[in-house]
Amino acid sequence: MSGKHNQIADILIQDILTGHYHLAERLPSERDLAARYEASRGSVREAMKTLEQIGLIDVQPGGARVKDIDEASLDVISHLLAQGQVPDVVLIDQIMTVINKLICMAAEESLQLASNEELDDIRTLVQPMIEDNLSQEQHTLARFSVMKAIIKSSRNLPLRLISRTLFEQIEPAKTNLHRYVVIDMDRYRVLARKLDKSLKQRDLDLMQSTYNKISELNRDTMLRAFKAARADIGPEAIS
Amino acid sequence: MSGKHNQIADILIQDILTGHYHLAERLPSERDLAARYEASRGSVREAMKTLEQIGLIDVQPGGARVKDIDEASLDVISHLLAQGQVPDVVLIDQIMTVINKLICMAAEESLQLASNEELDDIRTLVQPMIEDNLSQEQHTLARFSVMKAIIKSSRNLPLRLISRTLFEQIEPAKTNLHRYVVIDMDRYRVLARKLDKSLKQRDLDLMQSTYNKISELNRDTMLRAFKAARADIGPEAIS
DNA sequence: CAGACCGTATTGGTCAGACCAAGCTTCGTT
DNA sequence: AACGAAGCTTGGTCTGACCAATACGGTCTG
Repeated sequence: MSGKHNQIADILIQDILTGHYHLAERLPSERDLAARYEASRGSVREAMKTLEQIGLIDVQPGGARVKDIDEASLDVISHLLAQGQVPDVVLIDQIMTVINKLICMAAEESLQLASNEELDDIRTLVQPMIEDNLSQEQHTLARFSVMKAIIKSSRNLPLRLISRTLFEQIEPAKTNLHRYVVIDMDRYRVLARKLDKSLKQRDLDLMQSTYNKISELNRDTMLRAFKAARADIGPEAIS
Repeated sequence: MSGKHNQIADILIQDILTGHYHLAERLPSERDLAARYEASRGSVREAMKTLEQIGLIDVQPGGARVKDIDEASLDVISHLLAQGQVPDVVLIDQIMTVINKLICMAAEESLQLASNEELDDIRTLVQPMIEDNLSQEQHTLARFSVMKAIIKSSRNLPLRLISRTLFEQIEPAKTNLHRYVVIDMDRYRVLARKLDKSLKQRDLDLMQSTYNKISELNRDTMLRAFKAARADIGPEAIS
């Protein structure tokens, strides 16, 4: 991310997340930070505004104080994942778990309300995973396209916003791990067929059970990628 | 919300949400806005930063442009609900639907992993709804306390963050509607007993089915409150 | 010695005016 | 009509200043 206030914000975010400043501690004054990072107070103020809206700090006349991470916005997650050389497996797993449930919610709604055209659009996205011989990259892209399409077909605005935000949070970590991922296309193919069938017949039970299985498979794939990454880079523990 | 930049931000947010500026349209320049609202450019810049992080606008050298609401952050919701005299029923309903699913997720995890103390803490919060004769206000407070406690007992950080944010979004609308709410304590009492039992016996199925029923009841209560509010204030259609 | 009180230094909030580089407009050229 | 260059507008950053709210240290009091 370019721009001076973005750089400053990134530094401060990482400092807070790594515990450099601890809970309820006062950050240095805007003037001090400006001097330290050779920036104007205005730029520092913009950075502070960013931290404030991510929910990491609370800024009042008198000083800015570090908040509990449980009071933060969803946007912290990408920064949490950006720590260390390898992203946090547990956190990514949690995100995928939530996304899976949200997909099931969206599916429940879409299979009842969506038009045939909408469902056909999703089926079109599923097809490549059944018929084509995709590269790993293409396959990953295809899987995410399907998930996003299902979410997007929902009329539930909060659901769409949450899901989109979550996808954005994993994006950087995903590309980081990409080279370690090994995909079992055949197992995915079987599930893709079921998914297609459930879309065609508007079979909710089949769709949800299929997506739970896909979710399991995704999880396996990810865990193996993490193991590979750890083995490659070195066994660092990320608390 | 006090503070000049907050006021400016609120005005601009409402202007965008009500369609005063439409998609991809350029907002007036920071200098123009500063003149219009009798503020310095710095204050306007801070307001713009807010809008940018809510995801309503995209600001680049050349101008700030309105983005699609589907690209916004979860925080738009409170502003969406703040439009008009009566909040949007559909939207609140969608939020409650999502929260319900998230609670079921959290429950699934907690009943397996949480300590007896944690579960007992939640049961303590449920008790008043069974035994005590609560006022409407107290009852509402109690219901939300239980929901928040279940969520908080989850080890899933994204889930906690999402839920907390959602609760924050409804908060203002909740207090607005408060005077129109009529609560059927007896029906809640029955469900509260089942909830307590499910917590005591770590019975996931019972807990989830109970919470689905509670969710239904919440929904009924809310819909009636809306009807009352509409009848009271007048039949305005909010698109 | 502990705790309440008060004044001063510090901090964020706002303002004004200035410069630069990246977009946007407009107009002239081909 | 299509294209390109000049000029203008816009956001990004900087400097330096003033105000009001807060924090902090010292003082006074019990």
